[in-house]
Amino acid sequence: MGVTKSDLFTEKQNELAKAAKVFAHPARIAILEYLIQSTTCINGDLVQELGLAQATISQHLRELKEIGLIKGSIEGVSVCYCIDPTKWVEVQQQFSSLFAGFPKIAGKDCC
Amino acid sequence: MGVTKSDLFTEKQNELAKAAKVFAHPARIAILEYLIQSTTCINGDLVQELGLAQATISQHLRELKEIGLIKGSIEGVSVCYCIDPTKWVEVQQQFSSLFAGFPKIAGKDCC
DNA sequence: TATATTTATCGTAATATTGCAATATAGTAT
DNA sequence: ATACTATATTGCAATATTACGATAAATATA
Repeated sequence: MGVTKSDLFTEKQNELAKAAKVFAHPARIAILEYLIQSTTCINGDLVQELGLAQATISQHLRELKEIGLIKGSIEGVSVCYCIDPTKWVEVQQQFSSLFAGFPKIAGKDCC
Repeated sequence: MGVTKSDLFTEKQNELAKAAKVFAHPARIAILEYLIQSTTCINGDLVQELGLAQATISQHLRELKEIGLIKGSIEGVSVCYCIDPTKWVEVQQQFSSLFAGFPKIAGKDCC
């Protein structure tokens, strides 16, 4: 069938899964890391940085933009992309709330 | 083509993407949350908890097991699953290291 | 031994993702 | 207007993921 049964899960579960999906490709990780390390907002010379075709980069940027992790503004002929701090923190907290749920008590190994 | 060009990216980027992929499905989030909240290790009455078929649950469990986030030990006729604390913390740090990379300086909005 | 019970695996269908060439769109400059 | 540059979109092929029925494997119980 190939279609996720979203109605079986909570809103939070579906949202976290959707956020995780954006991180589930090394190109998008690389794009985010590039945006982090470059102080100025950066456009599609990601094509140079990563070895992917322009169309492919554009597609990854759209996925990042669709979930709201990055935003872009037209800067002359090119587009300036950057991380959206608000969404960034929001997603960060979604993840850390999941991770924090497991209390790593020493020797609590059950199997 | 549909195949990820892993060789274009760093080992760390590929690893984080692979970890994220495991979180990129609400059923696996739900399984992890169930394992977190249940103090005792739990087997496949996840079939009851989630509304998915037994074969589907088993498949999700395998993906979680393959990356090392959970481990299972045979307990009579059933299998006892639980979170692997070591891997859990490892993945947690992989994520938080990415998130921490972006310094949310007030008003640093560039676009 | 025969019979449940529990979990894993196989096979398959439906859908999603990845990647790119080709093309479209939009701004800039000549 | 024409040419150039940067980015987005479309269409398509290759591959991956999701889900489940059917079946296998392993253990317990009568």
